[in-house]
Amino acid sequence: MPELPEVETVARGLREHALGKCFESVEVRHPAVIVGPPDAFAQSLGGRRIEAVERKGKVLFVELARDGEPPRYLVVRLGMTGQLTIQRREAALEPHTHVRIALVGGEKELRFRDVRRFGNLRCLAREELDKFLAKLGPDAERATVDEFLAAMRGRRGALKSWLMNQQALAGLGNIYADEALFDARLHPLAEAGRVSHAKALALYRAVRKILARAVERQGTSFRDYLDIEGRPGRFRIRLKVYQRTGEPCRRCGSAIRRVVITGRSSHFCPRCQPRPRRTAKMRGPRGIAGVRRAPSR
DNA sequence: GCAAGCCTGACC
DNA sequence: GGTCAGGCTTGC
Repeated sequence: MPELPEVETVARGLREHALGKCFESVEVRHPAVIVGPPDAFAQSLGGRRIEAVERKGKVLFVELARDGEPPRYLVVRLGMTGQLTIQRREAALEPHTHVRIALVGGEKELRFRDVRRFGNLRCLAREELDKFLAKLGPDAERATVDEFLAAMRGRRGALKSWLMNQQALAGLGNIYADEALFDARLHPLAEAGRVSHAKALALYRAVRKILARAVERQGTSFRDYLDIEGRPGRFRIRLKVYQRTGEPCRRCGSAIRRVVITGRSSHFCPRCQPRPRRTAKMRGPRGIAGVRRAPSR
């Protein structure tokens, strides 16, 4: 499950290994992973040089130049099992390798592999890219306190759902959302727009801290992670709550609990993250966010 | 059957 | 407008 730190790690690897290189030919082996016409995708990438590699939230984008033409952008979303690697062209083709892009003047190629196919690739002009990125909230790693607090203001759902909503704040997935809430000692069901200023601040700091640490560790928190050279990560991130249901809290020893919020499992420590007096659950006739009432009737 | 991220459509 | 259920996909 690549989240911001994993995408950042891939971006850095790509920068290190492919900046300045040119794309030669593009082979789309599974058209479904391309957003838009695959032919146009392949044609607009061929012969372009990698000028820059950037990221916003979990979205990776590569600026591509071709003489006398405006730049175009290869936009990559890894989804949940997506992998972007640079390998020798003759290296054995792993199953679920959907796109191969040969690099000029070498025996290497860029490969996109994705078992679940939740990820995708697209090629956009600058203005299309800007529109695409504008749909995302501020990047979770770069957001200022003010941006963060502003994004939280007035939000009615559970804190957990808010953290995972890419339009509110871009970059967090289930793992780091749970970890940040634990660090800030906030209950996942607390209502986003109603937490105190002090707690919102604590959450901001927790998000920044968790992400910085994970980036430092090269984001190797997820199962399907491979670095740009196709090697599994060398580090493990020590998770405090994620998928530790029933195990003792590393801070207080209480058993970690699991609850489903908006269809996503949330892990938290019932002692360290006490449920606030007013929770999002109390709103509305139907309750909220995955806290389903027993079927009526 | 579950997990994930993200899109669509429904709802208020 | 925001919020949420459902569906997609496939290996465990």
